Amino acid sequence: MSDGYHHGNLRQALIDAGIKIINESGEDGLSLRKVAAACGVSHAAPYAHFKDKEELVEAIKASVNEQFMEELEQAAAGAKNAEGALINMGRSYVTFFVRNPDYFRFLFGSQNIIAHPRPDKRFKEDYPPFTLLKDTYQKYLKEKKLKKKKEEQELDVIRLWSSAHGLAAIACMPGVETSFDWEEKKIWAVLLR
Amino acid sequence: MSDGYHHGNLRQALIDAGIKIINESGEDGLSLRKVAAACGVSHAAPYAHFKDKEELVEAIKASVNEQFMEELEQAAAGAKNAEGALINMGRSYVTFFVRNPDYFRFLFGSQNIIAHPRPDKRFKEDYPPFTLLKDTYQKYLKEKKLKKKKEEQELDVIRLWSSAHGLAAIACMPGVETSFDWEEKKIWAVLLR
DNA sequence: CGCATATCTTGACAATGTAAAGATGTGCGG
DNA sequence: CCGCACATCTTTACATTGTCAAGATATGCG
Repeated sequence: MSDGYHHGNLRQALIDAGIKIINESGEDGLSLRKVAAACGVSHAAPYAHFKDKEELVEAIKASVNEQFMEELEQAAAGAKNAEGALINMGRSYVTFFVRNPDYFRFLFGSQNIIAHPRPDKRFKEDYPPFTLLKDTYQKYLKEKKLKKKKEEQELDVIRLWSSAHGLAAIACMPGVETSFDWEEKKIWAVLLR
Repeated sequence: MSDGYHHGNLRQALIDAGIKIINESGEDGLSLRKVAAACGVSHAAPYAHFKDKEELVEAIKASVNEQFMEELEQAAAGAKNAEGALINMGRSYVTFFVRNPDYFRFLFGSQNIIAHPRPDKRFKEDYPPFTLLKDTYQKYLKEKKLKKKKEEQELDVIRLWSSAHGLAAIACMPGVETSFDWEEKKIWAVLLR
């Protein structure tokens, strides 16, 4: 059932091929026709599974986001307490994108930034990594027996997020890796304060 | 000399038209042919001034970067001391991109991030806003009579930059503006700690 | 078995980037 | 003033790409 006219699981194959192409030549190298060709299928075949090129791109983003989310969860799980989880997550946030800078631009570079769950939902309410951060932060507060106002809590979370995200952004910029290498200790030092 | 076959100053006109288009429809709406049409000129005319579409895009980026840099300089100049300059710059960094989110994606979203001075040069050595930040930070150290190791200084600068940049990135994400509005007080609170 | 449907192919079209060849104006040396 | 080199612009052409429509092919269900 997987040969000849019908592919078997073309949808996933297209997503995988898309990821491969992005890893090799960045998002610019990504075209519907190339993805189709990489799956040995005609140029219009993707339209049986995706309404748009955009819909394919969003599916690829979702896949990359899952991979990203897994690393974050693993980082959080590998800590002894909530504070350690926060630190680990921050480090993972940066190292994940340092390892594949194209992913950073792919996920955060275009218009509709994160379409993982639903594009119509707000980023801060619906983006799983952000939810994980908020939950971990809450555990951290309990752990340290800290009482803070809602507003202050939100600022804290934004602070954590933006420092990790900003650091990842800088680390992903071309021509940065040589003059400042992002080994773990330095990342840790920047994030921690 | 400005009518008929020769345009007068087509190069600048193309850049301006490009900026206008980006403001209206984002970078996706930007095509060489549209830019040319907006200047009332044939679709191949730009090739007399730019080798590539990319070269035009880089010129547009340079122009936007100049605008950005001006605002940062103004923000720094409007402070009484270096510490105030740092705070003002951080606030301006965010508000500039909050005012035009398309610029953020345009400047930092694509592959060759910042080609303002020369793409072959390193970001941290050659990007004017970064230089301004480093200088202001040095003044701040003198002002406060602080002595720090080179390494620690570099970390501080990265910290300042990445927190502002990360905050701008989050603020520019679609669907964020409603649930958390980036009025000056909040930006200030996030950046300052 | 036969049919509705999902899946895929083929062919076409418009938009785009780009190159080549030629037209047109500008300015400079004579 | 003339003519010529050069910059600028147009026209034409072509490859790539996203998208659509029409048709072919397989799959599963009654």
